[in-house]
Amino acid sequence: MLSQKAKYALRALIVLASRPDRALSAAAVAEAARVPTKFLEQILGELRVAGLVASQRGRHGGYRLARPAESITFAAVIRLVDGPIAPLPCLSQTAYRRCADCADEANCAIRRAFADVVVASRQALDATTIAAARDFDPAPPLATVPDR
Amino acid sequence: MLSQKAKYALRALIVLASRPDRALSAAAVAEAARVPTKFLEQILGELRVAGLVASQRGRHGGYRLARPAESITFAAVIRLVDGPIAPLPCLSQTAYRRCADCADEANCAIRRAFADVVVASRQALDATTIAAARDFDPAPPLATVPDR
DNA sequence: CGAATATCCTAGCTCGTCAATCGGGTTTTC
DNA sequence: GAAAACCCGATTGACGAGCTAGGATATTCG
Repeated sequence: MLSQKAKYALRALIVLASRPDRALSAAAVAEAARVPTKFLEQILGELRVAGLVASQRGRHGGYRLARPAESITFAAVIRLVDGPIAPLPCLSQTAYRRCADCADEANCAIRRAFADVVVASRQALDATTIAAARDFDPAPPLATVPDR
Repeated sequence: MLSQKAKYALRALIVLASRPDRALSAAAVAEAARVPTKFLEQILGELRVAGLVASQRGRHGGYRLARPAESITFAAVIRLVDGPIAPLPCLSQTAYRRCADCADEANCAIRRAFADVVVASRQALDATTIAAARDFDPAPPLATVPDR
């Protein structure tokens, strides 16, 4: 299951990608992306540390994408927020761990079945960018936020 | 993430599939599949209710597959134990639910990206059966259980 | 300057789920 | 009638998910 938090992160990034020209406050993003404001603040903090968004403090501050929307993949966002994409630790590219109770990894039928799953998942999530998502689902134009 | 319980269920079924001729006690399966015995009892109970295994009570009782191992897919087992395979409720075949906070399902970019993921996952897990898994990973021959 | 508006940071809270374990009850066989 | 097995409900402890609270800090504007 994709976590709620990951959905929020993706939606927030899509909102930011729809207004690359200016910084949006957490409150504005929260409204447009339908995310609890305080929770979103936390999430944007993580995205900032990871280098996906840049922030400007103080009055008229806010967040904007730190990189082109074309370069931010769903896979990257989900890994950041939810951790590895693989359904088994022994199939993770970015955080491989042996399954604790696995007798023989090479001959594990479960691992084998999920190897196909994870390849397809990664393929789909690497191929989808925030830019593509923004273009597919044009978010409402932030009518409530004055242009100052 | 595939739950521990689902792994246990799959391993247990593979063990049972390797001895279709006789009933195996929960304790014997537990040892061969490396699953805590009492926990396995619970799992086997669920598999029985679902019609995947049959049980025989009393002395010399035990469990055996209720259907040919070729007809039991990973997808069926995982759905039974972990619930829907889809990473979003709005993409589940067997338990569709609208995402609570989804504004417009048809135009949801997240849903769109995961549609590909779920199709591939289902395809892989429907294609893998307990029989195939048993043949791929020949479990140890239950040396510790006397043949009576 | 100082008030307003923002981000930043840490802590904590409430649920629900996961992964078991416990303690018995019931059935069947020898 | 005792042993070996399944059957069943309750409980437990750890953990993470999904928030909320409360302030500290930075920036801008009048």
